[in-house]
Amino acid sequence: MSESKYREWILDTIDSLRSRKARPDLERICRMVRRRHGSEPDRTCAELEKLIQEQTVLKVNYKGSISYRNAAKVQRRSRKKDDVSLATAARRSAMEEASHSDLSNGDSAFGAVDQDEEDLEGDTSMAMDTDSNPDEEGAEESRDGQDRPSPSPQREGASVQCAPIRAASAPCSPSGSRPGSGPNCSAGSALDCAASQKPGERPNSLPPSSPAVLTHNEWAYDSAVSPVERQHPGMQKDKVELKPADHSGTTIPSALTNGKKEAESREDSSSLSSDQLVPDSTARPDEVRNVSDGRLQTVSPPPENGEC
DNA sequence: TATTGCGCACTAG
DNA sequence: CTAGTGCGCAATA
Repeated sequence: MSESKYREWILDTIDSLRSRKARPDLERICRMVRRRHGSEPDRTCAELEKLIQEQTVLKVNYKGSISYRNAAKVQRRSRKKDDVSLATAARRSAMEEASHSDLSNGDSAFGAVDQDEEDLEGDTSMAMDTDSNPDEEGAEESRDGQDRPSPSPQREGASVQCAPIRAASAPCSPSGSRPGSGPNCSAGSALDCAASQKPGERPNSLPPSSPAVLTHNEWAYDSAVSPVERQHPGMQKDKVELKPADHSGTTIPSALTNGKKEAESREDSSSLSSDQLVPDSTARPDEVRNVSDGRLQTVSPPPENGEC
C-alpha cells in the first residue's frame, strides 16, 4: 500500500522537477516528497531505490550527475520496438503483480502508464548508457577518496540498503546541503553516497573504454541484477564487509562488467533484460537459481519488508 | 528562507 | 532540424 503511494509520489515528483527544469536528483526528490507528503527522505530514498529496481524509475548519469527519470516517459523516441512485447511480457507480469497487489487502491495513473512502462523497461538499460558521460570520471575524482570507505553498502537492495548506506553517511558530499536534521542527514548521505560511489568505482577499475556501459552497468545492472544477488544479506554480507574493495574493484569490474558488457551490448539491445540475468548468472551460479526464480518477482521478492 | 518558473545553452537523434 | 535535459538566475510564497 505504502509502496504504491510512494511510487506515485516519486513519479509525480520526478515529473514535477522535470517540469521545473530542475534536475530530478535524489536530494530534490526526497525534499519534495517530504515537503508535499511528509514522508521521510530516508524512506523515500528506499522506495526510490526500489522503483529503480523495478525499473519504474530509471537512474541515469547525465553530465556526470545522477538523475532519475520516469520510465514511462524516458526516451521513447529513440527506440520503440514492438518486439518488446516479448521481453516486456515477462517483466510486465511482474510489474502488474506488484502494482496490482499493492495498487488495489486504484492508481489510475499507473494503469495508463503501465502500458508504456512495458516498453521502457526494455529500453531502460539503454537509456542509462545513452546519457552517461565520461564526465563523471572527472567529477568523481574528488569524491573518489571519500566514497571508498563505503564500498558495498551502495545498494544492498532496497531492503537492506537503508542501514548500510546510513552508516556510510559520514562523508556527505558535494551538495552537502543537509540542514542537519537527523533524518535528513541519513537520506542526504545515502543519496550522496549512492551517487558518489558508483562513479567512484568506475574509474578505479575501469578504463575509459566504455564509461557509458559502466555507468549503466553499475546502476542499471546493479539495480536490476545485483540486488538480486546481494539480496542475501547473510551470504554476501561477509564478503562485502570483509573485502569491500575486492568486490567492487575486482569482482564487478573485471568479471561482471566485462561479461555483462558484451552480453548486454547485444542482448540488451534487443531489450532482453531477462537474458541479461543469464550471463550474469554464469558468473554466479549460486545466484542463478534466485534470479531465475525470482526474476518474475524481482519486484516482490526483495524482502523489502518495509523495514526501513 | 525555500520553492518555483523560465531563458538559455547543450547534447543526441 | 527537433526533442529532451539541466544550469543559473529571477520571481514568488
